[in-house]
Amino acid sequence: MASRKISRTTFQRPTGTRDFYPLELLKRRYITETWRAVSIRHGFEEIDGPTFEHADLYTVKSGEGILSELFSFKRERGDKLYALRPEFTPTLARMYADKAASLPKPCRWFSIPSFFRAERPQRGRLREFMQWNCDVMGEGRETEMLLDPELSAPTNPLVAQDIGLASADTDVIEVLLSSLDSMGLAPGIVQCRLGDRRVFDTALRLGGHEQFVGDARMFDLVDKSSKLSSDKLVEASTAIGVSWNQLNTAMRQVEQELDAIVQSGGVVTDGLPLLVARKGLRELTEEEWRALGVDELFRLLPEATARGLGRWLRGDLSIVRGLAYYTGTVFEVLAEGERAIAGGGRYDNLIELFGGPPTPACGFGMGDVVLGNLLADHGLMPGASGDTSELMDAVHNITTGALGSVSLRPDVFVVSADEKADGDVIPLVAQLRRGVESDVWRERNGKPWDADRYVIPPMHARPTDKSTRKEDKLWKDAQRMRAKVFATVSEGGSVQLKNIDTREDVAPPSGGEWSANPTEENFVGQLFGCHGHLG
RNA sequence: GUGGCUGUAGCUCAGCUUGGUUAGAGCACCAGGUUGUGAUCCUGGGGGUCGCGGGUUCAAAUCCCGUCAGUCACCCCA
Repeated sequence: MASRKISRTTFQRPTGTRDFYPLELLKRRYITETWRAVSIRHGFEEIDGPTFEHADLYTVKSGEGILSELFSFKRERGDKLYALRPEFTPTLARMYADKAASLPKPCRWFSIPSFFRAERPQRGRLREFMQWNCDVMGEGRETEMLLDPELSAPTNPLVAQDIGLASADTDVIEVLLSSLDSMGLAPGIVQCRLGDRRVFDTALRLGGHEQFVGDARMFDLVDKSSKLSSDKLVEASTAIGVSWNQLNTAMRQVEQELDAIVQSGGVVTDGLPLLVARKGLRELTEEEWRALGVDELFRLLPEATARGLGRWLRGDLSIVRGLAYYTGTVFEVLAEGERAIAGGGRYDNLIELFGGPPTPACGFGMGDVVLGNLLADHGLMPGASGDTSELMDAVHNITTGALGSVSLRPDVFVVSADEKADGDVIPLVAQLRRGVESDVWRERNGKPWDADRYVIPPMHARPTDKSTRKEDKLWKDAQRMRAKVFATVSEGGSVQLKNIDTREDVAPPSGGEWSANPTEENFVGQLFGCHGHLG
């Protein structure tokens, strides 16, 4: 018998990619299912697009230079150049622009696809990774409110905090921080640094660098500043002709004002006027006042604080983001020793750039690689010690709703009874989305995925985006969302609940009135799971 | 594209400086024994072209050159 040589070819996993065996996939799902559950509870709808696009879609925004960082390819005998998607924003903008006229405004979309970048892999950066994107596009009422001169009047820049309206920026930051909370990333581990390109421009003016306002090189310099040594920083600054000391001092001054807002729990009476007085900018027209760019940040911070997010937030004007397309609010989630975990901001011109109508928009992206590293380093990844049942239970608890509603239909739709209760809607919605953690779990120092974490699990709660007070229109809005329960909150915290399908009142199990106060027995959140027809 | 480190059993690694028996350990796996759980414990066993190619040498896992892969950092960062 002739000897036969078996030629065996071995194939290797491409550089920068990962194989997901059952255990690894489960860990990935712990992250992605948490993202999905949190997105749903905050009223975002999931979308997806093609894995590859025409390469033009990416070069139109960033120039031809980006091609070297794309995996691009052509069909056999074809001319068109395609590219695996390196990010979602162009696809999102394209999809939104295509259907803009028929889409509800605002439009809240999230996606959890994988992306591809032809870079050299290193810690926290691979060639294929997953990224969670959340975006709010085309705020309807919000835009009108901004145009209302009373809201940005110099005499009271904080008036918006009393209105209690949802703003797109706050919605986006809320869903972002809520995901960190879900995974146990407390403010001691991660921080959300908040900046604003227009406020940064203000700092430039205060620092005597007026000529650099809007200069992309400044964004680049400041974006890198935290990574460079002081010598190199001075060198880089001098290269474009600015004094780093002067600029830095101006930024810190503005930041102090921002910190004051956060630390005072959202009530600030004199922060901005003080700043203005100090710099002799008191004589401002309304137009100039708005150009300072502080009104948005000054509204956002108290709003976020009212939703229980203040402990993560910190104003930091050196957050400007490297990308050209941001126009206002910008933010990054940072942790010790890691590259940015998430980043995003407002991009009001981008939809238009992709052929849509002028559309205000705000969003962020969070990758699974850096997040996974961070969770593992802090003992916050289930199954890390090899305990597979822990991992299985964790994923099960998330996907079945034991750790919070994953109902695509809103569990509850919240409106105010009258003007006096307007300010109570958003905090209640935020509280319902956050849930109430149990004392046993807290005392035990339990893990984020433990089944007994919540006495009141987080719910899918939504406010209205409409400005109307007409009850029939609000009911229609609730029905359009396919919400289950209609909640009307009155001044003082009493709440009335109605089943939207039957229009019948829903009474608390132990009688009396529902309450917006999470410490009370009849807290609205109790309805979750205790009524079969609602769960 | 540039630089540092790493590559030895299925996994985690020791051995390399200073070349020299048959290349080792733990875990995992297989068999037998003990045993009132398929746990524990005891005994034995299988398993390695030392990433690949070339060079130096009587002799290379070890020294030299090349190459591939991984990883970290730089560049870049949507």
